[in-house]
Amino acid sequence: MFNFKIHKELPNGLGRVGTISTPHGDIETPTFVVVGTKGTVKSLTPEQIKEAGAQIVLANTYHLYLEPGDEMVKKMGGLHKMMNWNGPIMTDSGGFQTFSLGVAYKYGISKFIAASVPPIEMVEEAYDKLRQNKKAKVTEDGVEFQSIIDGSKHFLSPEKSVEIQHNLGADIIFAFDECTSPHAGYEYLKQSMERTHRWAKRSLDCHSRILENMRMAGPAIFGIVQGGRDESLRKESARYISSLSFDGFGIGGSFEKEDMEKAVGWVNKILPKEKPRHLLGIGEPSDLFMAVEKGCDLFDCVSPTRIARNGGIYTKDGQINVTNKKYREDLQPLDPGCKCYTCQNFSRSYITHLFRTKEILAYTLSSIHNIYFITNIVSRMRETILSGNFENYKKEFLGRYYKN
RNA sequence: GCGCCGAUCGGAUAGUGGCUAUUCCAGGAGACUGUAAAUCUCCCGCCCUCGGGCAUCGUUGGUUCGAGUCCAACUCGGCGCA
Repeated sequence: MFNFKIHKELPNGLGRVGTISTPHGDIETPTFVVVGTKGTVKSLTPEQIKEAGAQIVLANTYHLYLEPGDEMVKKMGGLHKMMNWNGPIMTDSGGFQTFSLGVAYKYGISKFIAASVPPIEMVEEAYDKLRQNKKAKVTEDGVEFQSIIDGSKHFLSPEKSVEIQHNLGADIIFAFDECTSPHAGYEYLKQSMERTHRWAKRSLDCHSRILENMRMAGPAIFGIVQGGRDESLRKESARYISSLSFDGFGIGGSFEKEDMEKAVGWVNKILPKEKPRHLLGIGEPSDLFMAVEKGCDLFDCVSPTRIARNGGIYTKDGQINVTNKKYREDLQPLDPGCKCYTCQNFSRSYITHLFRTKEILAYTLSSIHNIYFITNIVSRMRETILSGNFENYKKEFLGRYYKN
């Protein structure tokens, strides 16, 4: 049922165009996966998501386990039925919350860091201190979570995560991993990566056991490569995770902003060509060209939708903030020339008014535009890889987008 | 006309003798990468070489080492009585 077919490759040997087949339809790759953490892409109906160009949605194990609960999702007929989204769905394992509710919690640490910031060796004592007042604590067996909703205690292991994901009913699920902080030093990265490898095996074994007891086809499972900013660890992780019989791969963890390209390259040269690769949590326009060129087939990111809800709008001439004063009397669409629903029908002036008056429609219209913008870039990449014009398109787009 | 009450930054507020005048909204800008996110941060009297400097609680005077805070008069507003 799950299948990946490559149609054409970039001359550099890494980038490619393909089709992933899932029980809920085909995914033409490369493609951008829109994020719907709690079983909804915030402010959008499934029809709007589809019309904006998204082929597939990513939901989250941790959030849906807490509310409404995976059993409840199952009772509602699974994610697809619950959300009324008939296309493919993938679920993240909760591995990102290991980081966002762990060391990152309260410090607003993102998965990117400037290359100039040196890694901090995690001395046991320092690390223990960093773990205080956190909502996620990592142990060998799994992760102790304190609910972000009501403070209740929960334990997520690789097995538990996979079971929850089977209950949720996505087409593609992820192995449970630890997303490491960009501040982590070699020693911690190594320990964490090795544990993530053990978790990958446990996730896969659990997944296989569940599949054996099922009559019908189950979801595909992707293993996640970690290793952080370290070349040797990234390569080691790519080799190990490739050695397991996953259906595809995720590339996770944190990166040096300036050098993400290198890290993705190290990994994708090792991952088996014939299986799909998902770059987790990446989605700014420049990142997308890099990811596709370096051989990623899928990538998800909260950026287009979160930024949209805060007034950030992608345009061919770079990102603007539509709530800025200068747009109050601007009668142009968000991005002149854009073919999305929002740009076909509304002005910057109206949308800045919607934001200023905190009208819900502001979030919807902005999200529609940003998703359209991103999915459109990626489908153009697909077209230009097929026609042999990828390099030209990349130069043209990035030249204009980052002109200022 | 008499009496009572009130006047604090664009709006609303806190502040009854002490050092830097509070908070919310509005306004200006920034951040956001597997969603703790319709969130968060900064600025919001004037000047600045970004260290700071100078103002300021209706007005004027007074008491006091020290006043947004106490006193008096005045101005404006609200309420009541004529």
